[in-house]
Amino acid sequence: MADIISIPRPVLHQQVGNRLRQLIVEGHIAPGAKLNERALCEKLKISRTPLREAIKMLAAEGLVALLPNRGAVAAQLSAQDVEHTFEVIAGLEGQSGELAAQRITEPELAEIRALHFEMRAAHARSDLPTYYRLNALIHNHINAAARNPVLTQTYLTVNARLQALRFRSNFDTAKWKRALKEHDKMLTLLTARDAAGLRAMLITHLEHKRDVVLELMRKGQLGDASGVAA
Amino acid sequence: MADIISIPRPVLHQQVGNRLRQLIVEGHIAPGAKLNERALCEKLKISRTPLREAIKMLAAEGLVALLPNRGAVAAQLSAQDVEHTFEVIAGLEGQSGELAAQRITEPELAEIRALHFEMRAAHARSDLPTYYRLNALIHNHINAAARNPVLTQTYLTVNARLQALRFRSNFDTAKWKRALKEHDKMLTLLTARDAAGLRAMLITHLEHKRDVVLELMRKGQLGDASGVAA
DNA sequence: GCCCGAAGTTTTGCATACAAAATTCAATTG
DNA sequence: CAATTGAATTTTGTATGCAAAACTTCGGGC
Repeated sequence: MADIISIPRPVLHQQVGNRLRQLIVEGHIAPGAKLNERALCEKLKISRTPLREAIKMLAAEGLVALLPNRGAVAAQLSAQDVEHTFEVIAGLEGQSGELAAQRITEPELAEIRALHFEMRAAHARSDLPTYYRLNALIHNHINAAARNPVLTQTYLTVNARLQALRFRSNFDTAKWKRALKEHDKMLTLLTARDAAGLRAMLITHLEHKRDVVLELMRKGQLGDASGVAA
Repeated sequence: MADIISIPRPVLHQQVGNRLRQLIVEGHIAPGAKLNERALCEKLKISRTPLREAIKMLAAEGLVALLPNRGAVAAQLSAQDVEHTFEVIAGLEGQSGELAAQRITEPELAEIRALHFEMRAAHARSDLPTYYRLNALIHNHINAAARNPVLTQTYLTVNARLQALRFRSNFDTAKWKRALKEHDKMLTLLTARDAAGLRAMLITHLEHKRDVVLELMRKGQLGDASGVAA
């Protein structure tokens, strides 16, 4: 009988998939950029077989687009794609919040509260990278509190497409403050276990985030410096 | 310049992926069944490379599970998995309905109404396969009316996992009637463009469907004869 | 000068070959 | 007879080879 407990070193195509996903999400492979198999093979020191298998996985996740007989490119979202994707994410996060308000435990809530104040600190210092990181962590913690792995997985997959959108420019100050206020409200609603309220707040929050992203897209401010606010 | 208009014959790994997806969703490959590469290669008359690429895509879709160094098996959902998946589907369909009520056109609504009465006819004849087919078509049409390709894609991917659950047994008559009544109500709400109402109705509908599926699972009535009601 | 086209190169898609891990199965031992 | 172990077999994972499609480059014709 095989040892179920054993910790199998992840196979190559998995490792390659994770690495490629990271490269795309972090913007080291720009949206629309071609994935040249030979070049990536040399870079990752592997043969084409596991690379191609990894690319197929990312294609199923919507992170890369396959062009028949012409290889693969990192997905590039049009303004409409961004609107559609945010619409879905808003639904998923709204549901997360609704369920989290019903299912969250006190320790989980305490951790989110702690992260919230860390995030406020980062904001006070205008430390954008830390702010982004904590922001994403808070959203992920809310999602986790919903206690639905399928929801979490779906959320992460769809959200990864948006994370590939990264910005050179800083936040508009007024909008940053608005996002902070929304997070304050979210914490209040979560503490009060107000499921419907948190759902509505998260959807509004995501709509505002969408508007920020679309505005930056229009201005051509897309880049690869730091994360997109959540 | 390459002809963008050209209709490229789908490449092999795509065809194989579609075929495999069909085999799993239609139950010809049972949940939990091992995907033997050699056997599938012979069956599909291809080499292992495109087969393995297709399997990796289905894994990313959640239709198969990869066991490191031990190949792949068709996904098998536990009762909890089914609950989690229905919870997500309910959210996605609820959102579909909400958006569809806001965005549907008269011709689209007319087509759904037509399908609805065809489905009632199938019910009157106790023609279960036709009923299932029309039921799924109606849900897909509502989804399409939401005019969000990302939502549609997400819905189809998650829903495929549930479609692999197929039942030998017929419906409980009372529950079948209840589902019909719910569909009547859905049509009324859609006609009235009652977004919130349709959302709530779809979620209830999905909860009932979930209960039916869970009950059949408990009874061990899972099989491969016909579709699961939507 | 610009467009078109053909030869050469590159890149992708698929098949096959080889290596490593897992499974099978039979012989052996307690 | 059950359990175990280890060799044989099967199966998976990775690398490489080959053919077809796409891209590039360069030359000729209008």
